[in-house]
Amino acid sequence: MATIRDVARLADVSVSTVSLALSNPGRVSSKTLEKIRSAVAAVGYVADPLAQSLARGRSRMIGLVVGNVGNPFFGDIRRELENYALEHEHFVLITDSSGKPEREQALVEHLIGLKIAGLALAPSSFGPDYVRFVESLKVPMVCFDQKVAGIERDFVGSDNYLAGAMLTEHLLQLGHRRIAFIAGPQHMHTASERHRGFVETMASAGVEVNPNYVVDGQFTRSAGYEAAMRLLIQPERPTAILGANNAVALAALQAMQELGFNCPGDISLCMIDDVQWSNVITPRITMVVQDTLKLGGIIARRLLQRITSPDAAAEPAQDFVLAPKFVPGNSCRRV
Amino acid sequence: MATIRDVARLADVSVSTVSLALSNPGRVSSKTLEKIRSAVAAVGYVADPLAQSLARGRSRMIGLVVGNVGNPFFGDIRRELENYALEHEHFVLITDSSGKPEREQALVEHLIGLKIAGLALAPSSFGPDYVRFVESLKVPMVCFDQKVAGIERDFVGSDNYLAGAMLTEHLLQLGHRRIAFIAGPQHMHTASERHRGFVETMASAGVEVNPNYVVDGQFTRSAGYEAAMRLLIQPERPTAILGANNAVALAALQAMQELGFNCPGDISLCMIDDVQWSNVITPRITMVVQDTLKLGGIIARRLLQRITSPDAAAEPAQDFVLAPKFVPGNSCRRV
DNA sequence: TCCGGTTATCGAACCGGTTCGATTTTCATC
DNA sequence: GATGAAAATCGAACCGGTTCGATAACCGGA
Repeated sequence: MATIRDVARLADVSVSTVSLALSNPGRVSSKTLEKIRSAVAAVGYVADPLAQSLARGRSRMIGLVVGNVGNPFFGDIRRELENYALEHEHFVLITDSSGKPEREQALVEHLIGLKIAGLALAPSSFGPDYVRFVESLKVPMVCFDQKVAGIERDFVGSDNYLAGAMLTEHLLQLGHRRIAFIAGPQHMHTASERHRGFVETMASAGVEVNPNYVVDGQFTRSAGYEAAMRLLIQPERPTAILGANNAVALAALQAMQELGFNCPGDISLCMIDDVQWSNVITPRITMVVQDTLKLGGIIARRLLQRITSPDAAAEPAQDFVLAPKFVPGNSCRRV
Repeated sequence: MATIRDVARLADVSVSTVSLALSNPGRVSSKTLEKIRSAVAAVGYVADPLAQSLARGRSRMIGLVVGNVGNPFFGDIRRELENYALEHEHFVLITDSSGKPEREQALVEHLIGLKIAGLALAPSSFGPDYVRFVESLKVPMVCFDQKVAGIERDFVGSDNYLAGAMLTEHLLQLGHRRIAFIAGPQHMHTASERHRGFVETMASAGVEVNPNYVVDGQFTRSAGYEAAMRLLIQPERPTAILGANNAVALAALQAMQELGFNCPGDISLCMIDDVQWSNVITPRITMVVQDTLKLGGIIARRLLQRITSPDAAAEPAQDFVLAPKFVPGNSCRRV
């Protein structure tokens, strides 16, 4: 590996001039610039990013920390961020916390140690300790997906209240009254907002919510399955189930299939968030989806802004909330 | 941030002693070790990983390069690698090439620049240039999924011939003769092996393969859809379709649904590789799946071996090939 | 020709560690 | 108490860059 000293020797200038020429070609005479350029080419010099980061105190890497890279929701976001970062000569490091706050914290600290230029974080926790931790980070950052109260950072996400409300309204329009809701962990902002959307829409329609119809699915497949089972074995079954996320809704579909219920014949089903291959699932589930592409674009642009422009870096935190989109399927019938 | 000099000053020893004590506690008197330990605790010293990597010429990071992190196939592998690496104080950086060889190459070079300790690579290309590139890498590495001829590195993957053969045999046993095959890109080892498994099993059963029944699905959803359509509009339709991977098979299912064919009533379907939520897809697709957990475990152990043990590093490249597993569904009927 | 002000280049210190040969200390042995 | 080998510690060089104050070269104007 050729070093900057090799280049300096060959070009017959000092090391500092080479460094200057490479990072700021304008401040060097065209003659020496040429000498240096050809020397660089001759020895095939490429700056060592590690040494650069050490000296500069920051690298050109961007950390992306998510709870589950396999989730297609993160797929578009990752792609957008990667593409945009690449255009601006930055490089995305993906890390997966498996949804565990301790691991997330370790990963973030590791990334900070790597002197990343910026951080895109999908928070996996909440509470004062967690907030304190995130707030203590000095890196330019953008949070997304999960809005955490108390974290004063840019946030990009969807209107989850609206998501819950839209589907509830849809079911009401179809004549459903006995609507069940498989909820997520209430401490999560997305979960509580979706829940609120359901509850308030029901209330404003003057329909009472049967307490037995609201069960906790923890946003996971297994808990969702159990929750769905609890709904389905009730003597007075709901006529429709609204899953607060894709995992619990599909777990409910599985439970329905196993118990021999027809969807939508016996019970209607709808969900928030898409999954891969949803269009080969029978029935096609009616859902509300997030505009992940747009979310990713906003995250990318905002983060790069904060990284590259000192002005933007000084701006106060801002929320970017997108409206979700209704995608009709054939899993809900009129009653 | 406290540096090693702060620790040295407080403990009243030289910087080099601190460094030695921290990396090799045994070679320092217990008295000074104690002094240093308490000094470390007092100032909250944590070594800067960047400076360490620069000085040592290698970091404690492991690069994982895949074509699509969203693919659940990579999910287990990633998880296994991360867990195992963490146990050995290594840290996994995930990068996604989107299946593009140029990007993959850029990513790998970037990771090498970061002086990663090891590389787990799912090759996204083939051909002499590509082979030369991979062979030129001096990092401990393990390739997986796609076996590339000419690359002399450890390889971990599944027996794809067997995968194709098993499903073909299954369909033959059920009485099918007009079996169609939606193939992948033939330059990919996995694709050609699965294809070979199909062809040879048919041959040894004495069943002729109708050339119109072998179509190219490129392992992608869109190409698979088109390929399936070509199969389904033939006057003499196949009675069964074998998808060489999950994407083409599910695309075929979609095509069948859209044309009003019943599966398995009209046409049987089976596939290689699972997808998330396959058990809520109707019908449950009969498939052969890879033991991704085990694959991940082997990749992780082998890579860490090569990284940590000089003996293992010197060993010749080795192939680890696992048998896939048959998972019956209800998408294939007896004819 | 001399002067003041840019502009170009340089040297040295620094980022925060590691490494290794040299020096000092320790301790068992004679 | 002297001797020598082993153990402990140190100093300096190094990894490969950046940065900034200082010096040198250049230029137009008096």
